Amino acid sequence: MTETRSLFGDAPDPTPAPQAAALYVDLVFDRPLETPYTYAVPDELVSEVAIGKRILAPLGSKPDRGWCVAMRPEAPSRPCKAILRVLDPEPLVNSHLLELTRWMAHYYLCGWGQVLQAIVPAGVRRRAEAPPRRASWLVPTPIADLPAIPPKLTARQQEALDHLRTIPTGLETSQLLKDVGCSSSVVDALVERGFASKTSKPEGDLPDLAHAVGAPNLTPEQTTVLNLLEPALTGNAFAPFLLLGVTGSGKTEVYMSAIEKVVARGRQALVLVPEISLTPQTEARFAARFKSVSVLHSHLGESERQNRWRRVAAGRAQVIIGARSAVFAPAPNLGLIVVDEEHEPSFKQESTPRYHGRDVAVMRASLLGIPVVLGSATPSLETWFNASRGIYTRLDLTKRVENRPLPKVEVLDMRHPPARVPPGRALSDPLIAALRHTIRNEGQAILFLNRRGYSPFIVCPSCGETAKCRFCDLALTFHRTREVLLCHHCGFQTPPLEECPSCRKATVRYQGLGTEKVHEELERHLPGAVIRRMDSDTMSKPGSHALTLEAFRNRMVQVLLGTQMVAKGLDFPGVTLVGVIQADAGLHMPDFRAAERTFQLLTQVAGRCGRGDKPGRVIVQTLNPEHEAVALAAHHNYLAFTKGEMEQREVLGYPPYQRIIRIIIRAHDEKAADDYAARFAGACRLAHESTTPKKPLRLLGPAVAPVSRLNDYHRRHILILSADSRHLHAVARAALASCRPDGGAEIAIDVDPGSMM
DNA sequence: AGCACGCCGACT
DNA sequence: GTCGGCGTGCTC
Repeated sequence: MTETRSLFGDAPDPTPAPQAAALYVDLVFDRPLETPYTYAVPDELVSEVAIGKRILAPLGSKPDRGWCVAMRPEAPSRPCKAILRVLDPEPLVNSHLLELTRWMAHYYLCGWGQVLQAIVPAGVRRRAEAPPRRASWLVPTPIADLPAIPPKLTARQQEALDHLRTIPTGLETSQLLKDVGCSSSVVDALVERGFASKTSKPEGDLPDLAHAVGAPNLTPEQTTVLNLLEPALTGNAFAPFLLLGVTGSGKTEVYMSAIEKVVARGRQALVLVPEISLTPQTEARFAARFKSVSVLHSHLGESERQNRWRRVAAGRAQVIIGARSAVFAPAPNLGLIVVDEEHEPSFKQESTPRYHGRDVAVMRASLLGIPVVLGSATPSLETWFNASRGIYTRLDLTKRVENRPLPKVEVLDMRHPPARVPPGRALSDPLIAALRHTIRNEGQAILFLNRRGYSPFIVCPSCGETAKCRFCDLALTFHRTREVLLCHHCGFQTPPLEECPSCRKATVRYQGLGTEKVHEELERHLPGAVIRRMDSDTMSKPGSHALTLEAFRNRMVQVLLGTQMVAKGLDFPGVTLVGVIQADAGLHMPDFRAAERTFQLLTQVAGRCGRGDKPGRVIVQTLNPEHEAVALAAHHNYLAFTKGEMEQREVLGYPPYQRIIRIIIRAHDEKAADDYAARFAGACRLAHESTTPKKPLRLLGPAVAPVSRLNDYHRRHILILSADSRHLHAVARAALASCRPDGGAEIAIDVDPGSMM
């Protein structure tokens, strides 16, 4: 019998040694299938099969890879085929991740195999089928162990040896060759003469870096919060927390101190952050405090991702940091999960499986029986709802560290003087004055405008026509540096218009503001100042975020202008001014969360200010100064905003009081989309009405989706809402089973949608 | 998701 | 008489 060496360290072995009669396996495939399929295991494969491995099996006309999710001795009642081959020498997922993905498939209404396929990185899947690659490793012989009269060396050999001796633990041979710039014959000579010895290690298996930095002094509030967390950190039970901490209150310090507690017990901690590349500082802070930190970037290469995944699976990372998908990191002995900025929309995946990273994190903690901390200055209403009902324990940090004040926020009403500006201008006189003042006093400013490009509307004043994408029902944005009109959804581009395409008059106007245009205006008003723009146009190359942020940190840049990217998580002590160009830009989106998002964004961007010794000032330009999302953000009043918003949600029957499942139907042919949408809505109604006893449910639509055309598809959607989540799921599941797409139509089911677009 | 099976129009 | 259109339904 082959030994099934577990990838999962000291976790309970997910593959109980197959007894003599493990003759049948249940497989799930990367297809939208409802149930696992059962196969017979031929005698010669009995010793190889294990739960969590992938297995090649006949499915329909040709073989396909399936995930083994169960093994049992008794034959199924229906006849079954036999598996062909066991693909993985070791399981890729342990029993806990199987349980988590099973829940996801059920909750998010997709195939179990599809979830597994999505959570195990492609590089890991591919290379798992081959034995793990090993790299040649070179260790210098300690000088004491060398013979009294060592053999003579050539100049090149000496050079290589000197370099090697700077790292007594050794390094990958290929790395040494690169560092010194010599050929392998030089190294071979060193080995031959006993100056070094060759071994092998798993590729990319770098030695741990030793760090030891003491914890800084905690504020009294931080200490209180940690004391409240303590029993959960040292216990063995599921314990969800909401850490409500104002911007600059030191939430990261709380996370790190909590993590130290679980690491001291020999367990790992998982930290989810919205977008790791935007916060290189977070990574650096954790790396300075813990011995082994593994960061899972979205832009890691396949082989590096595979290395880190294996390292994590082997239990060799104390702290794992990453974005949404890191929630599936295969840590064998997790002791804590942290979700930082839990309100961030980027935790929701917008493709199948459409999971929410925060919700999966809570479920994972629940399955493991460990604590989970959701942190934010502006928690989502869903999380607030759970906290206010006592499902989550609320922890508060109400003060900034070192008793720094929250920045004073000035709301400028752009409808009236002195802030009013002529059409086409972005910066009001008071904001320009504040920028000049800031620069004169050697401060730094962050300016926020959530729109990239030069101008987002191209309008013909004669006929009222606006320039739209050929494939989407969306306005094109003019990009001046690239000299194109661009669709921000599908990437369609077309040269700028000289005349109106519909009435042929040469009067087209470029209206509205984007970061590109504001940049131009800033340069006019602030001659001599160094201004950097940070949006997805200027930050396309990997590493460009880090470079720009580094320049800003070093005070080489005075004004940082950008989209969402500058609003979140940045911690620069030199920033004394934050300007919001158009606070209401997102307020009129066709989305019930528009106000919540605006409030969060304003609060977060304001929080970038006054994090150093000097107090900060925030200027918010708006056409809606009285709107609660604007006015209450200006007062840093989360509780008041949330109270009002919750009341509205309850009245309107929206989340968090009711859950939503959104069904998006698309087809190239408009009639096909309409027909299937109508049929599906009918199937939902039937499933709902045939339920006894009657349960509450609202069915809205089918309707044309807010973005009616996207990527050359016509789009329709259906919303079903209910406070009874189980009924909601049951209706959607039944409708899906009875009404499969046809005639070129496609369906996507979005449970707990993040956006209605 | 694939892919085969199946039932109606224009070709050698 | 066949080749092929894509609607419908199944895959252990």
